Amino acid sequence: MQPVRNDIHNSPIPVLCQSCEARHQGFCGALTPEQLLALSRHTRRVHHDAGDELLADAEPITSYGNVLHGVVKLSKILEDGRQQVVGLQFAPDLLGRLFANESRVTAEAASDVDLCLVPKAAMETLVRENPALEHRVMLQTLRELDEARDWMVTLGRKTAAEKVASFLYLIASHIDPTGEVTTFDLPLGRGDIGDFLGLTIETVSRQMTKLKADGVVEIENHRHVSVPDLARLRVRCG
Amino acid sequence: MQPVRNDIHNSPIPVLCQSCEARHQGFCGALTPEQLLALSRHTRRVHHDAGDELLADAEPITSYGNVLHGVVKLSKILEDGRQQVVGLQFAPDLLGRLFANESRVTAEAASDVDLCLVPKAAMETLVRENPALEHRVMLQTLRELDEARDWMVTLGRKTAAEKVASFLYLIASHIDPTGEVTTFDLPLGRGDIGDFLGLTIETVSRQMTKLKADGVVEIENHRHVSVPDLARLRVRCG
DNA sequence: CGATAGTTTGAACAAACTCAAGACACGTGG
DNA sequence: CCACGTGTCTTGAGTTTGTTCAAACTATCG
Repeated sequence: MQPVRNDIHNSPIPVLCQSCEARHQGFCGALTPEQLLALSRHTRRVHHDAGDELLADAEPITSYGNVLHGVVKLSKILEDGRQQVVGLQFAPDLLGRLFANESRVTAEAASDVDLCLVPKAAMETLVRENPALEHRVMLQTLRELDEARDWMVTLGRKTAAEKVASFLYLIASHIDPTGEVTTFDLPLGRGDIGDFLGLTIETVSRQMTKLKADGVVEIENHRHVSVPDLARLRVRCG
Repeated sequence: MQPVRNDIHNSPIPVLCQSCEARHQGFCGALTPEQLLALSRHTRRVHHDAGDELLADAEPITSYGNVLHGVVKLSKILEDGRQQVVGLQFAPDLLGRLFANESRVTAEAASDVDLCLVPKAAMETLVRENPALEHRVMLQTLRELDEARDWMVTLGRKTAAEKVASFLYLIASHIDPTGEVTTFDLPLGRGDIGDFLGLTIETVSRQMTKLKADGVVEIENHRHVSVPDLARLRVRCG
């Protein structure tokens, strides 16, 4: 029998969690090994393909999801079909609105996504009994609010050129916060980028072409781009 | 000597708080009379005139403020002066970002405003020691996030006419959530409404004129408007 | 190699912006 | 009480930006 690997608390960590990339940064980091073990009996790891709907607007939430891998697109849709992307979630964000009976957004897998699903009731009990956990989620919520407000400036006050530059900058800095990335994959197609920026697909495409012509980005294959000089891109964000 | 009025806990409430309109709905509602008494030794009630700056973007926060009366405008400004209003706060909202060293927005009194100021250190201690309090602030933060995302749809995907209707509807439904208001004061002038909606002052003015011509609103004196039929306004929000 | 979904490009159009002038409300002083 | 000045709002004309509609292109996959 192989010895169970212990962490600093010197207590066993559930096997499934041991190899989990999200365990330290995600909300589970606020849990003791015992709590983690109890929780892990209810969780289940699932995979979704790009395009799968994860949550529907105005529908009850049955499970919360910890994003382990991939990008989740949060959006809202008007009656006549106009769509606005209102947020992107990356690992290790928590998916699903706490303390509400229904989701306030549609959530869709923008890329292939791995989630750690936590049943609604289990999550809510855990949060109620564990202030440190609520604190972690509070920090994520505050960050999301900051991001939403930053994005409101982009939506309300920037030109199409600045919007597209801002989007590329957002993705680039998310992939490598140190600011040294040069090449990466876009998590969204042109249409979704337009829905994020409040632009049409054609305008996004034209601005991408212009950025390429100006040598600010190199476009390998529509989804894959290179930014030789992040500062040059930053300047274009307005 | 007059008997001190007790609440359900049968414990004395600080004199200043007894008459406070924000006490039950605001974050202080999560405190026991003892905690409220301890807190009230550090708080101070202040008045600000319309136009006063309450917090500056990227500046340290020295005090949090509980909005007791009036409307606070939260905005962000680009280097070249373009401004975007990213939120409005009403009583009994908490002003000031928790768990950050600096404000992420500029806060300005949109109308005359009364605040209950809580020193930064006292507030943070209180939050740390009192999960119920953090929970209250969490609920406010989640509501603000929902509002920000709703507003992103307005900014990114609605026409000028729909934007102005949405703004009037927002204010009307905030003043009377039952949906029976017909007449109210706008907390912002045309310029600030434009900065909220991502429009110019001229476009806001033209759309207001059109709404008046269509009989959806009556405009008494620029700041004071009447909405005879809220449903008619609602339809124009897109 | 052809089908398909996603993307790019072009030309005409519409929405909102800019600039400029005029109207209105409100407070101040005659 | 009225004339005046200031700040805010409205209105108009012309321009710009981004959209719409239509067609061509390009990756990718069976």
